Amino acid sequence: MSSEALAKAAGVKSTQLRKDLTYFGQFGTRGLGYDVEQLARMITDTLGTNSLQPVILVGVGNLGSALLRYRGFEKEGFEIVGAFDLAPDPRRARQNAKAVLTMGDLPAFVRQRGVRMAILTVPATAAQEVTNTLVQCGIAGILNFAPIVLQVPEEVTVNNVNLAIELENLSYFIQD
Amino acid sequence: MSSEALAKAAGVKSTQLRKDLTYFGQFGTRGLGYDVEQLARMITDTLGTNSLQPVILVGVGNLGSALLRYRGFEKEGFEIVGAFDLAPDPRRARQNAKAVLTMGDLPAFVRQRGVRMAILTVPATAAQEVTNTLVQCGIAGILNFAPIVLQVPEEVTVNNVNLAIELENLSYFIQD
DNA sequence: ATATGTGAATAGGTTCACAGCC
DNA sequence: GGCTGTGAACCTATTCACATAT
Repeated sequence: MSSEALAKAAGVKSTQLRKDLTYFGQFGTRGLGYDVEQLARMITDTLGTNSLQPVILVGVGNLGSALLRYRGFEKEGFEIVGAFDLAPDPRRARQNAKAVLTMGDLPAFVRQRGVRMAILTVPATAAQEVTNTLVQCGIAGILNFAPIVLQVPEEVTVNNVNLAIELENLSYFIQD
Repeated sequence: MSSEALAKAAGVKSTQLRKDLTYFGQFGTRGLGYDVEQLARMITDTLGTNSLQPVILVGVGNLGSALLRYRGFEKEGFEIVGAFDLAPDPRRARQNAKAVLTMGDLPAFVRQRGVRMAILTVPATAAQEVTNTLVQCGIAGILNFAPIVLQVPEEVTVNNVNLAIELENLSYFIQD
């Protein structure tokens, strides 16, 4: 498949796609294009998603329990292996497939299973404190839904998702 | 409050914050800083979030019903005034505060209430078709959770949110 | 003294143009 | 002939340095 076709599917320009790919090596054949299967393999290798990755979710409130029920992570190679909350709501627990453990169980769980990624859906007021705990337990990547800037050591990566900001963004662009 | 303090809270450099603000005007006083209240007012004015904005949600599956239950939009000035699905699940409807209407009700609803923004949480296979409908009804901004590139006319703005990609992103950066 | 606003310098990212290879 | 890979050109965004205002 040509970079042109791939680019169209991804919504970018073909030159962009080619340049981006070459940062990791040469995967195409001139005059022909890219071998899709080989390309997919190299991408999962690069991203580190070739094996199923365990993830924990912290904060089983509205958004958290929503994400627990969301099955979109699995087909991309992520499994939410544990959910934690300060005070697990037994009604919520029944709705969710996974049991919701208390925060006290978190350190042992993370260390035992070698979990490296966490989805953080606690209230903003608790986010930094929980983050500190996560970092201490060896979590290296945090997908943060709390609307604050988390303070973490350099070796920990934070990815922020703020749904309200996404809407505000839209709101600005749709103004006549 | 100084740009320095604001910048720290936002997780950016102070010069960045100042330059960004001046794209919209001059709001600070030299030697003193910014009047927080006035600044907040000008930002909501600029974003168009000073009045409560109606939003619809289309696709009440796992993620969709999750977002319906999520209360984080409201305090930023957005209200999900309607939810739509091809085949509303009566069990889900009972869980949600809002009634879930069928897709057939969508056009009249949107036109009547002058809704301009939509949250799209339908399966990828249905996303483009639903988008076409939304555009026809006059929706000008779409917050798209489906993992595809939506084709829309120039005057319509699409903001993509892909939670799986966010995790993949993390996965890459946490590799030893 | 202190902090903004901003031109100039720098860095970063995207697109062009085309050489190189199938 | 067709399509990749890539230096060069271009464009955009960030940071610096400092004049300017309180």
